[in-house]
Amino acid sequence: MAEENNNDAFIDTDKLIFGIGQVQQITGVSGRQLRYWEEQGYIHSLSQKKGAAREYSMHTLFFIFHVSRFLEQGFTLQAAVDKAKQLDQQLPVLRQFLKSQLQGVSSDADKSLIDFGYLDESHTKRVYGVIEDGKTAFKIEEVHDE
DNA sequence: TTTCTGACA
DNA sequence: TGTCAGAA
Repeated sequence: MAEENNNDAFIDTDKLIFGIGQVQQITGVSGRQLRYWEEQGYIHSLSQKKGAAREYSMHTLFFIFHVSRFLEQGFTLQAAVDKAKQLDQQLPVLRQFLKSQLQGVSSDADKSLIDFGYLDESHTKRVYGVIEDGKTAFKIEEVHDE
């Protein structure tokens, strides 16, 4: 049996494991904080046995990173965790939408174009996301030929 | 050397 | 939360 991969056709990110030292370097969150957050039930390390070294999944690493970002923005730990959880719920939705809707991306020196495909079943208009001068916008173009 | 737990000028 | 101790 082929191994299942939640990220089809790419490396299985769930198998990327990080030690507490690595998490500290990557996220900037101290080991003291990580142990405290775990003690409070805000985060979980893989198989946390008695005095064994903690290991974190990449998903948890991202979660920790998001929490620290919200803390920096002035949120309390509890609020930061709640917002990080909200983000965790939103990301899969965004990923699913983009995966099915994204038709292609092109870019040149001054602008990037994201092709989101047809506006609707009539196939008369096409939707694009535009990035230019650091600003983003949508653009809808009439489609003449198929 | 790194991480763990517990404690607190 | 930082930091130090004593152990693994």
